[in-house]
Amino acid sequence: MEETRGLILHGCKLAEVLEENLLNLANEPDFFLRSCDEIIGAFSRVKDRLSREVVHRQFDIRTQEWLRSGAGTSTDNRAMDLLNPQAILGHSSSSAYHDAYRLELVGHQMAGGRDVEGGADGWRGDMWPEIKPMDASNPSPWTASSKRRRRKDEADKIAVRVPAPQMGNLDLPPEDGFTWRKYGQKEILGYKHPRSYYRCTHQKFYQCPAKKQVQRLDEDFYTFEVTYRGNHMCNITSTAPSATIPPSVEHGTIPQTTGMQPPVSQWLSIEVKPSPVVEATPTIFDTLAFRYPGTMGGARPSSCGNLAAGGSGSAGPSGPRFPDYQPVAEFADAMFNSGSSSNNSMELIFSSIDENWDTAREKKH
DNA sequence: CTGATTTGACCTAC
DNA sequence: GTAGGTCAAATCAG
Repeated sequence: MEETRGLILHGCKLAEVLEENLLNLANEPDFFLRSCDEIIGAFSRVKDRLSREVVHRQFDIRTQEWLRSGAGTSTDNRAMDLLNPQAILGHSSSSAYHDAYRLELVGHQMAGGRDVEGGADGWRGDMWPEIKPMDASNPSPWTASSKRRRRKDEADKIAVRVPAPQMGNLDLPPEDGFTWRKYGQKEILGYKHPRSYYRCTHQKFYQCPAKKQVQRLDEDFYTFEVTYRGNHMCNITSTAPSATIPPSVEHGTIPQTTGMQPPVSQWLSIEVKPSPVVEATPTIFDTLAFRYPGTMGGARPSSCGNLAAGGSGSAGPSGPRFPDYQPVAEFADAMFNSGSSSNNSMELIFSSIDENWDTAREKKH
């Protein structure tokens, strides 16, 4: 928070300087342009930080409330799985998105009979995901107003509303920290806008079953309804992967870092155990920190999906598999400085890990 | 050249 | 039979 205050003061000072030199406006337009950029930049960063804090606090409160409510029974495993990480959306780096980590889980029928209720028509931007008992009279909230068809596998769906970009490519689906490949688009009866179908880019390589559908709302052109199906079995996100709540977030404060912070999606992707006690599940980063003390610099990003977070002996390519000689610092550096939305960097990271892993295995044999 | 997107055809649940 | 979901060939973009 001190840093945020500092940024605000810095922005104010820049504005003062600008004001003092206002008479020279005609003579030095470049100077004013640069000053305006700096001021905008400073306040944008302030806005980002404050947005993050609001989200972190709300998220923390909601999570704790949810756990306290006794929802943490075994039948709710999937509820929490579903909160992780797809429901907790990231966003593009555009500050328009920072306005709104506004989510709503609008309908999911849990195996245990619980539902994430939707107010398909009553969504407000300040709402936070709520988990409520399923209402049998309204089995599929997002289709509540019509007699739309309902498939068997709708039980595995979870829908989230996210703000659509308001400039640039308006058709671009909201970024959520994962990489998706579009495999279809279809006009849907009763909707003005077509529905786009995406699957995880790594579906083939990791047999990742995650899919999502993106539908622009009829009543609000600038809102997408994103429906997720299936959990990620891969370990790759477009940002850093995600899994656990950083300790500072767990205690209701913002993770304080110096310089640029990672995208919020990194921190908000959580894994909460269904038991009343919230226990941290070891991630690959915990493993690394244990094996290479000091190398992770205390940063604790999370891993993608719940499978990856289960660092204890998870099979397949997503488990912890860092050979002893792994240049962890390099890896971490690549991970945290890889930009917010390029999937290429992550591909590079993981392909490099794969290569090293293979090399290490060959050496052992 | 490779990987992503588009789009008509096909499959499947209802 | 209808509509939602997926496939896959053609096309596009980097």
